Amino acid sequence: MTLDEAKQEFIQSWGVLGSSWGINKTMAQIHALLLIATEPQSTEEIMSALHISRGNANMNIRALIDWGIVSKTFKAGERKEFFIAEKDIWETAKQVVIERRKRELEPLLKALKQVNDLDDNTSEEAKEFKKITHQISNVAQKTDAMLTRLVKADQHWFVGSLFKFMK
Amino acid sequence: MTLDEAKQEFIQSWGVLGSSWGINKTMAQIHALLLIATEPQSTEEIMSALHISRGNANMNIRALIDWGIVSKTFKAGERKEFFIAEKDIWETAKQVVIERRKRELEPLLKALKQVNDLDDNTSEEAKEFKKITHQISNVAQKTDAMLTRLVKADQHWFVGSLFKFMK
DNA sequence: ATTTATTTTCATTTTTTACTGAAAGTTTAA
DNA sequence: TTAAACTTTCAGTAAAAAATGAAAATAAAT
Repeated sequence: MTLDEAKQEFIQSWGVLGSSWGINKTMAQIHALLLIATEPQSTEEIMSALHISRGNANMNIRALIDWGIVSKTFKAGERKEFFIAEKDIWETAKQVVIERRKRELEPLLKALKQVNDLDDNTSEEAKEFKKITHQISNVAQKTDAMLTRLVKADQHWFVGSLFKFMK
Repeated sequence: MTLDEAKQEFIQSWGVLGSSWGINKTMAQIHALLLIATEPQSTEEIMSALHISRGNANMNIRALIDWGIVSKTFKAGERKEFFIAEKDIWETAKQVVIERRKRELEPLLKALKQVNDLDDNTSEEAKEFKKITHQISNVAQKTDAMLTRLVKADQHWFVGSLFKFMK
């Protein structure tokens, strides 16, 4: 396998993985491209590498910046923007965890809280309902707490101690 | 808020959450419906509760069964199938972890392995590429190992010890 | 064996999501 | 201050995903 074939393969696989995580394919592919690029890439370069339009490139680059895993840079003498991905995968994973926690766990906890504010507290049905929603709240809160700590933790601590502990 | 409103709200929220995890809205809603149902539900009941067609109901019920978080039952004297969801949320979460690991992590590791089998081992570009893909393999393998243990672990051990440890 | 109840499949339609490209907006430099 | 270089927006279009409904398949009862 040549380097170019390998790069293509990697970009494709990253796109597929992204899709099953609610991240659109192009966004994941741009991320992959920037991960393996040796130089910061311009919008033009991204467009031609992935055969996508300017609008598409722009929107997805912005989204990656919003997620905090890609950033802008400039090159001396050049007027346009160039983009680079955070190359430390642990940092990237952490950032994704932070964002998803904010975007998903928080709204879920809010909805569960609202839903638990019931008039009916006596019927069998209401009891069953509260039992399940409480259980979910419980899991969600504990997951939330775990992620909060995980994200604050040092990467080496995580890979080292946690695994030793879990043996 | 009445019980019916709360149920509706819960089903909707679960649908939204599912969507951002690559699970289609209807599948998540059927799951929600079964989670809070006091009785096993028939296809008919699911169809009318969610205003969906027979085909749609059938396909998504099957998918939930495939994921191992919903199962079939029968009622005495009744000919048709009824469905129930696993009501222990930790069990459900575990099952989802098992399935996603199988469906996503395994293909990713396979793709990464393939991609690392490169002709070029000398160029700067090839080095950069291998560096990133190795890093990703590393994270993926460690995540894989962690999930494997997590899934084998007892729920009480997990919520108890892990959190104490993480303080 | 035939009818009836029930489940599954799948070609078609609908809905949702993603993408394009050109126009509008912005920034920089001469 | 205007023109060139570049970025952003967004209405329209294309592609992908999900849903429908009716027909085919299966299973159970008479």
